[in-house]
Amino acid sequence: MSRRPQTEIAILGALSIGPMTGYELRAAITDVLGDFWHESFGQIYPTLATLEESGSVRRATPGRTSGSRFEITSAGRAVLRERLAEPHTAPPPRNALLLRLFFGSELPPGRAAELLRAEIDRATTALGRFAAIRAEVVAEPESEARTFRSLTLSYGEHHARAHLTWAREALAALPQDL
Amino acid sequence: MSRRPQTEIAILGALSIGPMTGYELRAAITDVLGDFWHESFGQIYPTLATLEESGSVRRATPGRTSGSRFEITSAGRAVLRERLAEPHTAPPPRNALLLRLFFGSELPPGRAAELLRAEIDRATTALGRFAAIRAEVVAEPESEARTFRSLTLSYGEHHARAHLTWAREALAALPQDL
DNA sequence: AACCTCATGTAACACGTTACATGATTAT
DNA sequence: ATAATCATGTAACGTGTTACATGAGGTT
Repeated sequence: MSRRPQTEIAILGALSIGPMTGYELRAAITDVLGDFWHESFGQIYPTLATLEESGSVRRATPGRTSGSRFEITSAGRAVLRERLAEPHTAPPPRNALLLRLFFGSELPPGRAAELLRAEIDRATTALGRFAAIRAEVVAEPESEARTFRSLTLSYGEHHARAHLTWAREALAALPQDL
Repeated sequence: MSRRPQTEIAILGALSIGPMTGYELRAAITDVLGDFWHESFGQIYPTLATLEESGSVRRATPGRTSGSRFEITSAGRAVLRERLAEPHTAPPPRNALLLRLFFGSELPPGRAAELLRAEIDRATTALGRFAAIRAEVVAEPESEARTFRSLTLSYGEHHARAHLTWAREALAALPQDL
């Protein structure tokens, strides 16, 4: 066991597109991977330091300390490929929404319906965002990268639609007095 | 901020069904909530101690130290209702599968397809399990508890179906040489 | 001068897993 | 008796968040 932190994969992956500062890295991860991945500054900066020490990344503009972009080295690319090929283990499930709904009888009246309506909103918003991204992706020239980007987007679309359908059905199935 | 740990909700919720030892608690949570919740012994025992101290649970057979079942007190029921009504915050997303697929161009040939086939298996297995549970739920007499159990089961069914469809589509969309 | 955004970092904490140690009960 | 299972607990560690502190650079 004891796998290295996945943050390294996300950072090396992002830097494989182009050099970035820690700050830009976080923005890029939020923008591009935000629907299925997240990193905080508290993870990014220490991890960048580790990766620099191990030679996986280097400063593209070595002089400055503030605002210097990091670029991935060829050793770093090798590490990225290794780490991506490692088996992933899904963390044990902890779905706070379902936990609340399972014990829904203990919820104040109307609360379950409220939770479901919030989910409908969230899913609807997500579907709108996905539609915009889909339009972008369709316009891109065909490439391997586009294939994989489309594939992850498709994941979001399928799950968001399922979520929306579920929440609507569930809301309809709830008796009035709950 | 600084919400109390969700483990308390899961334990109080489980004990609201009936008294259990820590060991039985873990089995019950795994069996009944296992598709969307998880607790380890390392969480259960310390939390039980905390809950006992705060008067939310008490030992049903006070004499013994080993094998004594815990039961929820009326104070504990009040805590459960409060905690269930609290807003839940979804943890930031960290989907290791999608992270790998997004950077799929860096994966060894065939690895992406392998990942997708594994997902198809997982989703298929899950759907089988859900079908068995569905049969049980349908046979139960109508009750509030059944309504909510059905609702969480339905979540699993919708998402597993979506997952399966997605993985099949994605596999079909992958060029042969990836 | 004040302010915003870019930028970097650390310290404290929360949460959870895993591995280990230990003992009681029950079945063979 | 011995093995399996039931049962309880702790210690070490990993991973991640949040809040805070600090400062550079450019804009109004």
